[in-house]
Amino acid sequence: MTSGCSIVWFRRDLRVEDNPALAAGVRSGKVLAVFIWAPEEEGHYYPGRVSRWWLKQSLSLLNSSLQNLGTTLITKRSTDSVSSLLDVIKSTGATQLFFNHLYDPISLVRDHRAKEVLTENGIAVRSFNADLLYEPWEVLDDEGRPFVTFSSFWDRCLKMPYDPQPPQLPPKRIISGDLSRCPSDTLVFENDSERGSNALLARAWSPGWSNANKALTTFINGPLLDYSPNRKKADSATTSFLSPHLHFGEVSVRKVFHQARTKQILWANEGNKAGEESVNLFLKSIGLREYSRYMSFNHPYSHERPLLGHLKFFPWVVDENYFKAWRQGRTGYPLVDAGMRELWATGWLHDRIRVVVSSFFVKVLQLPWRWGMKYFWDTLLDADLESDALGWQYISGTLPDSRELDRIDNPQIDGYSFDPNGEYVRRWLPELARLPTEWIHHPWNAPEYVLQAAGIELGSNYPLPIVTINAAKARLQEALTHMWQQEANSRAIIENGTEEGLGDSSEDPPIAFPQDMQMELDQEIVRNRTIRHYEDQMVPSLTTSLFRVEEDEEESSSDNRNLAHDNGRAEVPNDVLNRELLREPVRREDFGAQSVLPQFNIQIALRNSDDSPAESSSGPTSRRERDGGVVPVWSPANSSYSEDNSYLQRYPQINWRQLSQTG
DNA sequence: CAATTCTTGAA
DNA sequence: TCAAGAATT
Repeated sequence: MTSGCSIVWFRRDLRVEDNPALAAGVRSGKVLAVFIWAPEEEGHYYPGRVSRWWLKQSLSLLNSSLQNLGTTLITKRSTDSVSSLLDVIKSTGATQLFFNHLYDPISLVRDHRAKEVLTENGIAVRSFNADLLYEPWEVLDDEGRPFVTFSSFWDRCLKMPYDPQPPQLPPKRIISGDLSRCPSDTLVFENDSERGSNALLARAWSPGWSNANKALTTFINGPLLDYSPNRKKADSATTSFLSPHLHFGEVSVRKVFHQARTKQILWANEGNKAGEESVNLFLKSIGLREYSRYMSFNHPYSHERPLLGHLKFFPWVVDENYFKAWRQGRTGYPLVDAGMRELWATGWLHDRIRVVVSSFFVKVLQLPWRWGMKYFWDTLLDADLESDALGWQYISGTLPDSRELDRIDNPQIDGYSFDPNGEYVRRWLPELARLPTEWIHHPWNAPEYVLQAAGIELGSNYPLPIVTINAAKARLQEALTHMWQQEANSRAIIENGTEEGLGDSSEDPPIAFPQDMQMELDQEIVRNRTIRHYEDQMVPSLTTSLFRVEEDEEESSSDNRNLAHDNGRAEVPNDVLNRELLREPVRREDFGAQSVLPQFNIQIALRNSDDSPAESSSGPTSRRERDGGVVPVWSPANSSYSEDNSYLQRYPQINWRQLSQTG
C-alpha cells in the first residue's frame, strides 16, 4: 500500500475549519474521512431524539463540505468503533489515523484502546486538541495539581503564559483516498415516530459547521454587547445559541474565544465598560464548558457520582409521580412548569431556567439528581454529558464550589426576577394565560374570583404545588441531618479500622428505574406517596432503544446490581488512575506543539478488552462483553468512595464540612 | 463624609 | 448564606 493514506476519524468535531486532525491528514497526503455511529457504546447515554436529529443534519452538511473539497464522508454503523476502524484500515490499506480528543469517560477509554490496538497493527496514530482552549493536563496550580474550584481554574486559563492556539483555516483541497474500497453504511438516526416531532426542529435550528459560523457572527455582532444585562431574562433570544454547535464541534471554541476577545479589546479601547463586562461573562460560560471537560478528565466518574463523598448518604426521595410531574410540567410552580414544557417542546432551555428546574428537582422534590441529568440528556438539543454532569453536581451541592446544600430556590421569587411580566409562563402554560402578573408565579395565593376570571381551577386544570416550599425546607433539613449522621458513623467505622473503606453504595440494592417515562399530560398525579431510599440511585431509561437493550438482559432481581454496572453504565478509570495519568510528563508530537493525551497507564481500565486476561469472567456475562468489550468493567477495587475522600483530603486548607453543611 | 442598612447575585 | 457594592442616613 502506498504511504500517506490516512484516516481522519470524525466524532464531535464536525467541521472542516480549525480541525487539527483533518489538517494533519491533509498535510500527510491522501485522506479518508470516517464517521462511525456506535451509539451502543454510550451505554445509558444513548443520544436522545433531538440530539440525533442534530447529528444527522450536521453530518450531512459536513459531507457536502468534504465533497466540495474533494472527498466524501465514509459512514459506518457499528457496535465497536475500534473494530470498525480496523476494518476500514484493512480494506483501504491506510497507514495513519488522526483524531481529535474527547474527554468524557467512555471516549477516554475507547480512544485509548483505539490507540493501543491500531498501534499494535502498525498504524501511526496521532490525536489532537480541537475541543478546548487548553488541555486539562496543561492547567495546574502552583503545586502542579488540578484546580478544584471553577474560579481558580478559569483565572489560570485566562493568565496562561501562552495563548490558546489560533484557529486554523479549512484546507483548500483534500486529496481523497480510494473510496471504492470502503462503502458507507446508511446511518439511521430517527424512527418513524420521531420524524414527525423532529420536523419542527428545523424551523428553529440550523445545524452544520457553516451555520455554526453564522450563529457565531450573529451573536458576536449582536446580543454579545448586552449579554450581561440580558442574562437574567428567561424569555428573550439573548444567549449565543452556540451550545449545540459547540457540542458537536461544528465551531471551534478557540474561534469563539478569539472573536469574543477581539470584540472585547475593541470595546475596551472605546471605553465601553458594559461591553467589556458582557464579554467577560460570556467567556465565563465558555470557561464552564472547558471546566466540565477538565472535571470529566480529572474525575471520570463525575457523571454518575457526587464528587463529595458525603452525598452518598443523602436520602433521595424516589417517587415516580414526582418525577413524572416534573417532566410533564405539572408541579404547580409556574416557572418550573413553563421550563419543563419548553424543554419538552423544543429541546432547549435558557441556562437560568435550567438552574431553576434542576434546583427544584434536587432541592424541593429531592429526586436523585442523576435521573434529572438523564432526562436532560434525553431531551436537550445540546445534551452534553460533561457539561450536564457539572451543572447537576453544581446544583446538587456536590462540588466544593457548589451552591449551598441547604439552599432552596423559590420558583416564585425566581419567577418575578427572571420573568417579571409573566410572559414566559404565559407562553408555555396557556392554562395560566389569563392570570394577572400579580399572581402569575404563585396562583395558589390568588383569590378565588381572580382564578375564576382567569378560568383556572387549581387541582383541576392546573395543579396545586406538589410540595410546599416550607415542607421541602423541613424535609431537606431532615435529610441533611440524616446524611451527616451517616457520614459520621461511616467515618467512625473507618477510624476503628473495622472496615476497609467507606464501602460503596452499589453494595446496596439499587433503586429501580421508573419504567414509564413518557409524557402523559392527562395522567393524574398521585401525591402523598413519598418513599425515601437510602441507597444510591440508578439512571432511569428513556429511549426506546435503551428499553430494548435492557429487555435483552435476562436478569433475576438479585442480578440487578451487576446489570447496572456492567450493562452500559460505563465505569471508568478512577481518580487515582487519572492522577497517575497527570503525573506523566505531557508528551509532544515531533511535528508541532500539539500535545497528545498522555498514555493511559492502566490495566484495570481495559480489563474487558480482547487482548486482556479473562479477569472479567467472575461477573455475569454482560452485553458489553458479548459485543466485544469496549468499556472497562467496574469494580469496587478501582472505584470507591474512598477516592472521593482523597479528593477532599488533598485540599486540607478548605473546610469542606463547613462549605456544604448548614450553618 | 463615614457609617450603616439594603440589595443583589452567586459555577 | 454572605460578600460586595449601592443607597441611605
